[in-house]
Amino acid sequence: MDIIDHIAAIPLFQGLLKEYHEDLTTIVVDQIFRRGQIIFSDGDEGNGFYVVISGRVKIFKVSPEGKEQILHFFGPGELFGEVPVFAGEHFPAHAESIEESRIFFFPRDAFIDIIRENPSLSLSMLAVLSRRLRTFTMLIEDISLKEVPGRLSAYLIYLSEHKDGTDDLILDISKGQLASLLGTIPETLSRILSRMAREKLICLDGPRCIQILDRNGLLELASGERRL
Amino acid sequence: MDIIDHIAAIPLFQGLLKEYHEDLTTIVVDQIFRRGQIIFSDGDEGNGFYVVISGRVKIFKVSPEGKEQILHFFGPGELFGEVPVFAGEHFPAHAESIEESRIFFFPRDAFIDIIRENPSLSLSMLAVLSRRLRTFTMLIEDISLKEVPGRLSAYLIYLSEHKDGTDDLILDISKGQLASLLGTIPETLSRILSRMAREKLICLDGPRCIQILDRNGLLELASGERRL
DNA sequence: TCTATCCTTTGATCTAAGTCAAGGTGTATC
DNA sequence: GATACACCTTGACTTAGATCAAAGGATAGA
Repeated sequence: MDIIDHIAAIPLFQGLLKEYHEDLTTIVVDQIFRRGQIIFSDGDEGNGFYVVISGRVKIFKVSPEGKEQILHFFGPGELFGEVPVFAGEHFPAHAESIEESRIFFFPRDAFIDIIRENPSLSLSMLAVLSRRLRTFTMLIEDISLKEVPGRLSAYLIYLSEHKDGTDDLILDISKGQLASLLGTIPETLSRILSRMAREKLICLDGPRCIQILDRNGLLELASGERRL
Repeated sequence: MDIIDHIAAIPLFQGLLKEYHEDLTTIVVDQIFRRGQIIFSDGDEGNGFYVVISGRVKIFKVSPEGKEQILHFFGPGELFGEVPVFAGEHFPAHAESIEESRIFFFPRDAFIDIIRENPSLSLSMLAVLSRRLRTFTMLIEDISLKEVPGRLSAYLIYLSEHKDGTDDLILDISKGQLASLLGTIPETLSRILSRMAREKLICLDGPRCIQILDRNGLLELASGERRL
């Protein structure tokens, strides 16, 4: 598969004329990152943005004591690292490839030129950023206003509705990473999972498998109507 | 002062030709909200965005138990409620006028038409959203990875650098609202303020006045090098 | 000035969740 | 199959911060 095909397959660039896809091939930087490799660090200067072609990337913050808060996971077709492109300054968080990943990098200036000529591209970009704001709003709400069981329930419901489409969930990340996404630590997550299993809300079958037994119960936990 | 002058003074619309300012006057809805009045609620359908002309607005989430997390305060010249314009769906949070405010509302469709013809406007909008993402990233980091004294210190430093420009700070919000912005409650904030005063980091002079005595100490608290 | 209301502070108590430490389980490697 | 290592779980303990309750202050309207 050619570079231009990958570019044409990126949702952000749908609706862009082929000639612009061709322009993009001339500016793109095609990179492979190994598992665990840092793509950029919090505070680095950013002069372009990234798109995941294959693999997976996590965006996160780290406290001085080493606690990690994951902000996003991004997979194929998703972009990241765009904040400094439009707002200037530095990356506001770290990006790490959590598996072997192919990443396209688009340098800022050439991209801005293309956006100037393509209102549809800027509207797509505005949509991407707006969705991200929505996600962040939910994350802040979760961390600040819900307890860990509520956040976990919300995540399980989300998984079953948007990913697996069934009540038998396969976690695509380790429990340690899930803890960090939920703003807690593995020990706490582990305890809450077993409490939820004891209460017959879920059933833990094997390492990364969770079965939802009582979807309503989870919804009540997530909304705060009920406590564990 | 005429509506068009207010529009020309909005930072987002700088760099836009006068004819577009005139177009905007034909679509704008000029509204006054009293102190405490709700502008929109979490979940409402949004078909336009708002700009503060005068007064002040808070954007916030509420938990089922009534605890509030403030996401932003916006003052003159700043826009809010733009997420549904580009991402569709509903407002992700509540907006309330915390003092008598004059607000301009710009309906979605007419605005999108103007953006299509004005790359500079879309770049400005992208910059606004990107800055907002950066703010959210910092808020998530604060709530998730710092303790309350660290968040408070960061806020005081921010105030002294971006608002007052001196070590004698005048809070422009009540302490209760500040607590909610920091993701805590008034009692906790009050205790921490007095502890910081006891440690000679700050001096509390009168209701909304705080004097910074030890800026370095605050910076250490904010970065987590030091604990209260 | 008096009174009602709101905001703030302080104290006593409780609890969710973090820390520390020790095992356990699974998977990959030699 | 045995060794290693990363991941996960469980237990005992600690703690930041929330909750509950009550009392000061400030502010504004009558």
